[in-house]
Amino acid sequence: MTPSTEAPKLTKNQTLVYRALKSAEEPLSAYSILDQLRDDGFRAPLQVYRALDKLIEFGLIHRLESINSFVACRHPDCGTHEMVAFAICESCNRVIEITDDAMASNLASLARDNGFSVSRSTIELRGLCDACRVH
Amino acid sequence: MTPSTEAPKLTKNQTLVYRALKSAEEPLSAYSILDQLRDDGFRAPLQVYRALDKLIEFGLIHRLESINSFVACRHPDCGTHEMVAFAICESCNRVIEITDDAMASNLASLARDNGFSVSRSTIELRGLCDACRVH
DNA sequence: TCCAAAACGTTATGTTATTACATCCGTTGC
DNA sequence: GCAACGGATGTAATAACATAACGTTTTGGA
Repeated sequence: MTPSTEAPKLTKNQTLVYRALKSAEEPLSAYSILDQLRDDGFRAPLQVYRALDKLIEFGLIHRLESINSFVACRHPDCGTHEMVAFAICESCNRVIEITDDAMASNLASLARDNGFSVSRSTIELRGLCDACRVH
Repeated sequence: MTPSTEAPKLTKNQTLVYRALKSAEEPLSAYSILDQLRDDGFRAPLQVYRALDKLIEFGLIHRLESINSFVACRHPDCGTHEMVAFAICESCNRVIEITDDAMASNLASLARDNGFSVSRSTIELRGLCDACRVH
């Protein structure tokens, strides 16, 4: 589950999916990736989902549960953090990745106080990025 | 969007859906609610989804994005808090609702520092509740 | 070279959610 | 009372998201 520290060698399908996500401004759904990759020989959802699973395992992309979409990780040392929060702009759809170890440990100990030990977290904030808020 | 402070009068369908969620030990998916309510005359997903939408609007239930399911709110003063975190036990599936105003303002200001203003949040923690961790 | 594991292709199916449209029912104003 | 309106409902169809099952191909050691 923990992302490997080694840069893994990607297969052809993984490379295509990863490239699509990296060059996108916004999170993409699995099916929109599929559509983009028709010309590259993709024909079935499973081809996308299998690649996505591996890329997540490698720590190269994230899944955004609240919008059923995926983003390439922009955070250089993402794998070294316990928790990542995502701020998703409701106007431009761009995503900001936020890590903060203090916040992570606060949240974990808050959970502990409530009789719970956290192994994995989904933190997705909706609102407006500054660029969109001005307009 | 903000839950009303008045106790709204529920319609028949809303009452049935709410009752199903309140008496459940675990979060329920829309389709499992539908199955439970066949005998009460429910025949289509929309009957459930419409009731769920209203109940969420009233602040009586929550949607858990990471598992596409719904829970009745157990938190007496839920509507008075900005942010609610959910701890979902991966063993027994029970959910603990956690509110902490300090945490909420920390997270909001952390987002602010990253050029984002939060209007709505999804915080879902996975792990084990104490009862399950012992066993 | 040979084997095993991983990746791949394809079909079918399962699960979650919404669109569109017709009807019903309670409230308000006359 | 009753017409008009808005909210709630019933139903069918379909869109959107995700996985199961199965067989074949590729890849990377022993």
